[in-house]
Amino acid sequence: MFLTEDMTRGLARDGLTLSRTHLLWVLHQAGPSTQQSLAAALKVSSRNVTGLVDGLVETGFVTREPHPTDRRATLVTLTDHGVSVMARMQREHIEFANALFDGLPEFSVFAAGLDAVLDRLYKLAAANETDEKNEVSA
Amino acid sequence: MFLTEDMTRGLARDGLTLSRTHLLWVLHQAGPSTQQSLAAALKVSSRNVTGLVDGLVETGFVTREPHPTDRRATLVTLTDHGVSVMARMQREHIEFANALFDGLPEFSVFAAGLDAVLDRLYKLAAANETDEKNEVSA
DNA sequence: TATTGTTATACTCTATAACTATA
DNA sequence: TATAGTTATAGAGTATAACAATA
Repeated sequence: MFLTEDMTRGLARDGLTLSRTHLLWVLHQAGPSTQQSLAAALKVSSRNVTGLVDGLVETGFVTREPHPTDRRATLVTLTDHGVSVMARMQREHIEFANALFDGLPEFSVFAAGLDAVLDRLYKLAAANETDEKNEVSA
Repeated sequence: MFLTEDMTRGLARDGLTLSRTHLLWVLHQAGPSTQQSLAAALKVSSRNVTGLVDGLVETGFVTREPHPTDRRATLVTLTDHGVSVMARMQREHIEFANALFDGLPEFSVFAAGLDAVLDRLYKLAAANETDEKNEVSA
């Protein structure tokens, strides 16, 4: 759709999609969660969460653990891999997100504006990643 | 995904989705276009454009017209309805898009930032639409 | 040969509704 | 009865690959 292009390219590096990343993000903030609470947080149907979690289990980002007191529920939990990817993602984006809104260009239209914001966001993200790589290799 | 919720709600009023609106937007800017050029502008596959145009033809926003000189190609063209919806969309958003970036809050993280920007964008859009309705009924 | 758009196929994200197991 | 998560079904958006018509 509109703006996923650069975004998806970045996430694909980790084998992630936008929706799955959003779920991981919520999980990273909230800790182990039931699918119901994820559905509420993401504002999607519980059926949808089933599918997202299926995908994330397959790709090793989360596991389904039994809920300690409610045998109907499962606790979706980040794996070590999931934790480390989310930690890196947070680290990478915490800096440039603020820079994004310095000296913003003027926007005149809806769609163009949206694209421009996200363009900027992901160009900064890319620049940020490049910097980090340089630091590592330095 | 991430941020389509409020957006989709607004567009659904017109029987549109995000992707179809993006195509209409490009068409509104560029005038009648081949599907190839739309695919390039939207950065999606031509197969995808076929599907988007199919949907927009069904719902009366565009027509497929023969290309005057190349019989392989079609010219996707806005209907009167398509023109009027895009004109209104441009009118409604031209004002608030600038307001969006006055006094922006600080963003600390990637996902939260994205959500917050778009939250703000669509709240302003909603407020804008309410204002217009008030003007009409006044 | 190359290009335009289609059909064939497949995957992700999304939804509602019916169902199972549990509370 | 109500809730958590599943299966069943459906539709939109996306992709690649094979193909037909035309350039």
